[in-house]
Amino acid sequence: MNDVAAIHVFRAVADPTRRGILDRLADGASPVRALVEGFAISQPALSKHLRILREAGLVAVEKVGRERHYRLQADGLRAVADWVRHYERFWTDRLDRLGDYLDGDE
Amino acid sequence: MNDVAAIHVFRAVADPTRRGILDRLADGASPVRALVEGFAISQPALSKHLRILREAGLVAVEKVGRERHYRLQADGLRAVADWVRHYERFWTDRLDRLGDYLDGDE
DNA sequence: CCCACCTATAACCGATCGGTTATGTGTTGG
DNA sequence: CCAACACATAACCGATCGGTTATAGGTGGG
Repeated sequence: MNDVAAIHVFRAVADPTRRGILDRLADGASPVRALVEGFAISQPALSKHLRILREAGLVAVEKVGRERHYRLQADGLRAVADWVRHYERFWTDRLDRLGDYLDGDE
Repeated sequence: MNDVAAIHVFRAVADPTRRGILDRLADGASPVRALVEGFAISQPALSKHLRILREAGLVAVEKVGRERHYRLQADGLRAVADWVRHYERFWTDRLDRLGDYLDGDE
């Protein structure tokens, strides 16, 4: 749907804090208040990261009372998965050639 | 071996020009002179991108006469592939649920 | 030998990044 | 009703990014 988001996905996951946020959300949705505990940054800084992740289509928000519950939208990472898959042959090929001499793979 | 490089890999692939360079090198090694043709940037700009890709361990250089031949070192992308694989279950699970309880492990 | 070629680096520039503090906006409990 | 809470946004700051032009350094051909 939002194809423009895919353009921003690579930039979104380039930051280690944002990857940490995604990792945290992989365990389940969370309000901002709980999220900010896990990172040594201020709440506004976290909110800016969340905005970037939102605009990249990697997270979704749901208003619950006065909280905003963020949850992972991992299918936005398909753009990354599809991209990197093109290069997978470069190390699986090498593994195959190695397999000519050694019978086991990794 | 170079584990520090993995830290920089995500940032290296965040730039569309650098992903273009990797894509170009997937077709085979190339001197800088030939590479610069494919991009609407100056030669020094390209050299700076190549330095970043080098430091991320994604390309390797070989001196051939007065040229420097760059080739892809795609196994550096394993860090990205491994990272994104953790999230793959989020969309494969959803696909599985359409069928039955086919349980995929890691 | 030396000049032209190939590439890297230096120096600089505007834009963007990731952080801060201050403030605005909406919501809920007492 | 209103004060405190939860979060987003604004305004600002130094650092880094991605680009440029200028130049240095190494190599090979005439």
